[in-house]
Amino acid sequence: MKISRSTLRPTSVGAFQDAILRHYKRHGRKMPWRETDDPYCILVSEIMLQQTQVGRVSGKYEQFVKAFPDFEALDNAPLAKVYAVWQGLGYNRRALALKKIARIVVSQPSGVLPQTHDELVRLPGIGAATASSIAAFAFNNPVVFVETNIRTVFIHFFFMKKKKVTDAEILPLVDQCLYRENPRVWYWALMDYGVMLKKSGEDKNERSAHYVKQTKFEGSARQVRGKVLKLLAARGNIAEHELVREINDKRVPEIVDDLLGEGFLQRQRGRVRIRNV
DNA sequence: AAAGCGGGGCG
DNA sequence: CGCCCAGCTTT
Repeated sequence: MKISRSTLRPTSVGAFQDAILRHYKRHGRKMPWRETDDPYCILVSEIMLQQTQVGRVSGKYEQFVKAFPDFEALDNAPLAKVYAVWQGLGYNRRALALKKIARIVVSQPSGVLPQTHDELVRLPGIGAATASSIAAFAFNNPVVFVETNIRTVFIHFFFMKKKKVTDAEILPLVDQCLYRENPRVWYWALMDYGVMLKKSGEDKNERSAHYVKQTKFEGSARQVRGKVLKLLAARGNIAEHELVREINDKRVPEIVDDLLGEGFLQRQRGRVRIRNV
């Protein structure tokens, strides 16, 4: 089914929604965070899913919510323990962000996660896509947003040959097509359809104006950062010169400084460790 | 607008 | 091997 863009007649919207929802009924994926409506669990899943494939998140998610079942538990946990569970997921500042959010939530009188996009997007590590995802999946709000899978679906259906499609062009269509009876299911369905399109090779996101190829990881500073944190998670605390010797990379001192400044690490009598509290 | 940030899994 | 992933933050 193909639909011409710009002028979406109601019949076209209906047909589009039917196609997406029909696919979801037959091929919708099951995920642990789709079985709950606990905002904390949804938050954890959404942070983990940033730039990270579903298949790699499932196990970590289960471990994480078991080890830290709610905001209070996460707030009370040492960062080293949180990072130990996080290890291997990547983008480690997300673990820091979750800790910060836990502190903010338990410090508030309500003690619960805010429900609206505008409040959520002010929290650390939560941008437009994650705020909307939480609003949709935890609170079933009819928010309008784009992420990589949604982008794939709309480019596929509404921008057939066009190149450099911007999100600003996509968003009005997302709004018009939103299945308002059940935003939660609608966005699950859209994402699953996008994954299917990519797997079938029919469409990738190369026609998005926001498409960028990633830089090489091997040999990068990011890789060294990962090694530093991994070593510290395994060994507790290490003298800085020892760290330099073991990792054997010129950039280690500079990277340790960065990690200290970002709040990952702390110094302790000439040694460094993952930060307490 | 562009660059930095992880690391595993897939073809 | 290269490429991608339910993006965010800082410059």
